[in-house]
Amino acid sequence: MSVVDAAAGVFCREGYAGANIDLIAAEAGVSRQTVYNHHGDKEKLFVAVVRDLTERCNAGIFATIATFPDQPTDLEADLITFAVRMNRNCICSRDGRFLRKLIQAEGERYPELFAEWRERGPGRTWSALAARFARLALAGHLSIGDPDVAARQFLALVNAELQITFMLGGTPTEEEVQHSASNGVRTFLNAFARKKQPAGKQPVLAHA
Amino acid sequence: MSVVDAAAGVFCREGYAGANIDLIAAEAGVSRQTVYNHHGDKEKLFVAVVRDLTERCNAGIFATIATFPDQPTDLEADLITFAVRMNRNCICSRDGRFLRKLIQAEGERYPELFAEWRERGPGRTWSALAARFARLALAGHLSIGDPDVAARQFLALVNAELQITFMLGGTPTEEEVQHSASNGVRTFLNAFARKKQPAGKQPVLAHA
DNA sequence: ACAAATTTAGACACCCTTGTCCAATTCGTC
DNA sequence: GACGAATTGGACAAGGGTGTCTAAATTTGT
Repeated sequence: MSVVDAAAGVFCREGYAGANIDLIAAEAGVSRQTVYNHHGDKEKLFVAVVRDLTERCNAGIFATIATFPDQPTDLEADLITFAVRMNRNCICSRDGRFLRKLIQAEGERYPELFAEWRERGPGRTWSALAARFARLALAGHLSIGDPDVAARQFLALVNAELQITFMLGGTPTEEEVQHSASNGVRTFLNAFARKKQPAGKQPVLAHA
Repeated sequence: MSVVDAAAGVFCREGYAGANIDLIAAEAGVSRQTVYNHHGDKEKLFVAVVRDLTERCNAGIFATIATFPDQPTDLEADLITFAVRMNRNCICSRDGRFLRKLIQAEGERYPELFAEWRERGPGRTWSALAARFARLALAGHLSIGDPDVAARQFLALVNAELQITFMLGGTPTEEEVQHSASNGVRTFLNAFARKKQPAGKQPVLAHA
């Protein structure tokens, strides 16, 4: 296990102040001196950990967004699959949980570092997801007012049942992830699936 | 400012390990010895802080739930008002933000303490809210399958736009709270408002 | 006003952590 | 096998934090 990986675990478990370089070195299987040789000091190591987690998480999130069902066969099933993949691979993963906890615990102490995360992570994620939902709406599968709002609400809904587990640092079971995603997507589609409207008000849809 | 109030602030800002008794004493305006006289040691003080926050937050949440619109005149407007009150008074309040952060940061270190919080807080909150939604459904205002799921999704939706701000420890503006609540309630009602057709899965219109 | 209880400031021992230095050892590569 | 680079363990100083103690000052109750 690399030094930054071990450091990520210890920083998460103990907090920045409580993290102990000797323990990080021990968990990484190297001597303390090697930690200092590689990363300078505790603060630089912490920054390296956050950057590493941010980069890996973002990569995973964008890889997952690339699997968004642009041409769904069964919209509900496809969205559930997508939501489960997002939750399992990005939100519940080791990296995802660690990054979230570090941001919550130490975000205020490193404004520039976490501003960078915010803009490159959630900022782009939401935009990308909103674009996919907008496309689904344009293709006539959904009826969406503001795609950005819909994207945020989609993520909020499919995570609704996992909040408490996340709060306490736990990892939801596969069943919980499935359950939360299914319930979330069902409600999402109840809200945003194209509705039958009064005959005169039926919007004209582009056939593309 | 009391010792526990000062301690809550310092524990939140600095984390448990980073919190410094001298600083807590200074912020509370007492001597360090008085802190030790009152609370024994750092760990006991921390437990006292969490218990205090939990109790006050729970009281606030139940007081707010008591204002749930059981006989709505304008369901959308009434639910938005309720959601704003919940967010402003319980979720965004000093106590709410502090308790959330302490749970996230130190929850794993004190399992029994936070198990207690979980059962007395979110556990009862969700039940109480679910009961209110069930009553609204019975009165014909909503079409709800599982009231527990609806309650969790309601809370998730009205908070959807505030997540990032919470992550970084910030306090949303009144406008942001209003905006998030309005969007969340609109989607919630789109999903759960009583439909003409019998409750059930709505067919997704595939525009072939 | 007086006595008891509380609070205070300061000093103190003890422990832990960070970060540096260095000599010995191991590793990688030719 | 040999040589340079990296790693290791251990010692070390400096700093900071916890928790205790004590004598003086202050508040409180009567």
